[in-house]
Amino acid sequence: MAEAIWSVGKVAKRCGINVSTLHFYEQQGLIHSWRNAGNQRRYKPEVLRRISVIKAAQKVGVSLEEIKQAFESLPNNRTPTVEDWQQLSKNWQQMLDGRIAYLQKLRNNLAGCIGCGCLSMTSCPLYNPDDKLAESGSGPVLLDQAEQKARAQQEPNASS
Amino acid sequence: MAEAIWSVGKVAKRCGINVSTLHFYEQQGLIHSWRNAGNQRRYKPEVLRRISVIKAAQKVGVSLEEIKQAFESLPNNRTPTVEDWQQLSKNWQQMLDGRIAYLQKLRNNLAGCIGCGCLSMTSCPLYNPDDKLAESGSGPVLLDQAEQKARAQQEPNASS
DNA sequence: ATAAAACCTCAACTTAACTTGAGGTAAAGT
DNA sequence: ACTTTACCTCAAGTTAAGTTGAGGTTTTAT
Repeated sequence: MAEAIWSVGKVAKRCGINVSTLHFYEQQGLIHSWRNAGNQRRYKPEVLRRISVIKAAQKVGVSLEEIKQAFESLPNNRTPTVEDWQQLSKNWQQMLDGRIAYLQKLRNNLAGCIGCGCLSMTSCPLYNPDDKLAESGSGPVLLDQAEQKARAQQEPNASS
Repeated sequence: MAEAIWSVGKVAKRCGINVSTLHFYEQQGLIHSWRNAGNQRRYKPEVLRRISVIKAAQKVGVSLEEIKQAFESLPNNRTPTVEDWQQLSKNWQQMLDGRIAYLQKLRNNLAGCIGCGCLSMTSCPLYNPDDKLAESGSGPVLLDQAEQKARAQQEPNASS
């Protein structure tokens, strides 16, 4: 009943993307198809769901690589079940919650921070995002001890 | 009192970015410097604020181009005042509010949508993101009338 | 007075995510 | 039947945001 077969063109139009993008996604292993007698791509309706997820994810800054990894939790051999998608959904929600929290922190910091006149480089969370906002590694780094000492007397200076 | 002069190396280290990135940002008109007698870049402390803003913005997916435009509200000839930054802050907060709202909508849609078993392509907001989530133009497009009619009887099909 | 560390410019390379184009086949419309 | 539209492959081009490297100058440290 809910069975249907889609061609590239239809999928592309339905999803608002280019045919070439579908080729690309397939090449990247994000979607799958089989071929008809004339070597043209054919898709299960499932592909629409995948593409919807890809597009939604991209809008919030998730890379194709990450999306691909998320999709790897989906079964390859069979059409994903409701439970499969639910699991993926759960993981995504956690990620989204994290991003929402980050945005909210940033928003509030902007209020008190960009907008304020403070130039307190040691305490301002905008100047020291690692402490307050980000949880990702490899952020800003304080100057080394010698320089910190120099700065202690008077803000930093290129010459001694 | 709060006066200091920074070299590229110091700024880079303080901000956790490469010297080459500072060159790049300057080339893109995002930051400014003057040169000392030996042709080396020198910065006002203001640059730290700018870089902090750039990095924070990038984390939430704002492009350098957009950041540059935001910075254009800052004065070129004088060091930005508290009010200048406050204005920028206000604009950013609106943008952030928008993104937060979008993420929340997406989050909630995921709950009811990816995770549900529905394949209702006409009503599901994930399949039709334009209606429900996005406010940006040029999204997905429904198939044209002939095709809609065909789909009405039984889901779409590549062959008649 | 040197040696090492920091800087300079400019061109070319990198990665992600696509897009464009050439040259040719398949399917659909009339 | 035939013409238009949709597809196919494969290679090369594009944009954003940097990074890397070569070849040379300044500063800083000893």
